[in-house]
Amino acid sequence: MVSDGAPAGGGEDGDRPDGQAPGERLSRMRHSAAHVLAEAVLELFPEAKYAIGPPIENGFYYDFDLPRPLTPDDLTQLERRMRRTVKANVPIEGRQIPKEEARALFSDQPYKLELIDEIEGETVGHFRHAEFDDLCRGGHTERTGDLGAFRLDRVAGAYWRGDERNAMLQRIYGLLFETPAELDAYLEAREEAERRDHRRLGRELDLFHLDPVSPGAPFYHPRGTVLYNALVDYMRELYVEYGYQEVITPQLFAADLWKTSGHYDNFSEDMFLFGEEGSELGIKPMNCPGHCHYYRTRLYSYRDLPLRLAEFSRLHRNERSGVLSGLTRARSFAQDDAHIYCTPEQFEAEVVSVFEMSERVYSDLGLEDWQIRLATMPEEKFIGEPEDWRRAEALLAAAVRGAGREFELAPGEGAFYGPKLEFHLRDALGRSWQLGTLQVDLGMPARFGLTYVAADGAEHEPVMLHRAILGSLERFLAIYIEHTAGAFPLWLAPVQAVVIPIADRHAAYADEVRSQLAARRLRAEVDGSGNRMNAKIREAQLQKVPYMLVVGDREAEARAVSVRVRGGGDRGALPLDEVVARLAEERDTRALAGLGAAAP
RNA sequence: GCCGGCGUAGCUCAGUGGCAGAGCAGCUGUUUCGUAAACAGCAGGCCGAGGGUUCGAGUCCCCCCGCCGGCUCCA
Repeated sequence: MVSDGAPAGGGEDGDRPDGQAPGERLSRMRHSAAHVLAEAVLELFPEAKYAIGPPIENGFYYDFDLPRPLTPDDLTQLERRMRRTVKANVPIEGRQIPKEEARALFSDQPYKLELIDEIEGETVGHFRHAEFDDLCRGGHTERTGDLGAFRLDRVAGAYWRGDERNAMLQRIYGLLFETPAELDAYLEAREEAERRDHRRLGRELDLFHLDPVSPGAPFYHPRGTVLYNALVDYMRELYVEYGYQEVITPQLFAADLWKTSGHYDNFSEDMFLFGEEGSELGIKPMNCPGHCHYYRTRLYSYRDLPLRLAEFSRLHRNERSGVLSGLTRARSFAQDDAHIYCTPEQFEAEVVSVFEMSERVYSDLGLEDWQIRLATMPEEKFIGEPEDWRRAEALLAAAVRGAGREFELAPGEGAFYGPKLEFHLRDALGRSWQLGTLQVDLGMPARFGLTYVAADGAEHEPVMLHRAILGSLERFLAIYIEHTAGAFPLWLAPVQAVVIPIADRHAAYADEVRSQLAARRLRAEVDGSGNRMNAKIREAQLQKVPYMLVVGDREAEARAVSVRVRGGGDRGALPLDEVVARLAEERDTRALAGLGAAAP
């Protein structure tokens, strides 16, 4: 239902059922619904311990410690009880009470007591409706009747306070919108997302599959490999333009290298390490240490910088089993990775150049809606000095502003080696994803002893940047497949045209059409099945092939093809030469839509 | 890793203790067709792996693996 027929990135009405920060009123409704849910749970399980229940995007949740796992039937019954409370429409009353009173009120509620102890000041918020009491800072509707349209959605495990050393609680998620129409729209959008799920389309379009023989590592099928390589080739073209040099460095390094880089101490949980002490090896989870090691193979003048090293090697990270998820979270992946070594004077220009290149890439791919986040020093695992972090963070912030853009702050979310900018893109379904990143490295140049000789004749340490624009190719493909619903622009489509002979006697001409296309490096196939034309067209449509070229008696006679555009219908017969030229042109300009048609 | 759910043909799914099924896809034959599914026939299974209960297990129990949704983490 979410059409990608509109020009990419445009035509949004800004009124999405998801993705937007909930308004104040909506937030109150969601928060109150959480209280009403907790009341229902306590009715059903008087011995339940309740923890916290905030409003969230699309709804609300509440965490409970319960005597048994919840079932779908429980949710139905809880929802029924909630609706009873809505119907009763009782007031929700809030006030401040002394901590002592609160401790008495929640004397058998350990999670609430823990929260009371941590709240500053002498009083805490207390909210009550009917017989239900909660510890709460407020933000509620006046009465329980004003909860809009809601539905209990699912149960999931969640650690108390998000810390895995704590008890695992049961979290009940609910959906809530102001009107039933908005709730329905959200549910419909979710169904559309399921239809577009990259794992499903990966199978349907024969792009890739994930296999238990290597969890988290994709098998790219021939068509998926074409897509993957088309993206890499595209980035390579830009590398020529933007002055990057591609390298290929080893997959496997001695533990010494990981100790030098800091990965051994800060990232080893996520690494595949093996071998005896003294001859221990690690498969690379990132390219940076290899690039730093390469840097040391010669001496650099300031005139040699910036040095921009790119690499598409496959990387491996030993992700915890529970977090793998299709291509968005894989153990084996590749990035459009590069490291830039420059002088402090060149820093800002390099950041701006990365911005320009990113804008170009996202725009070529039809992804126009993106934001920047600045992720700062983590609280625990980091290397270097805090003042260096602050300085680097300020430089990044200044560079963003210098490029005329805004950013959102993400405190404590930096990499262990430095602060980073993250590029977040919104897809056709309104969901936000992190793709690219630009990171300052505060540790590695010193750890590897990297230097260059400056104009003053002395050795200085270069500034090191990490950057990726697509991020991981795997994650990018997942997002892009879902964004386009598999209807890729011609330049990326694994099969760019299917030639459809109407009857067997047209096979020879069909093959000639295919050869003509192939001669211009256009990826075309002939549908030589015994199916009727209608079935061949249906098959090509389902495979999201951009062009269907129908050939029968008339076309063979006139050296023409009848063009059908994916999403655009029958365009009538055109001379073969002209069609070949127009398709090649559409590919070379990386057009997002073809032959004047709306995008698929 | 933790909590919950799920694993039956290539795909989507029926099958709640008694002979493993359907649709689509595949193969063969007939049809040679003008813009989203021609017709007929055939074949297709370690019911995720291992162990147990039972006269008998796809079905019940245990354990492992994988997947899905969360938590946590992250490209």
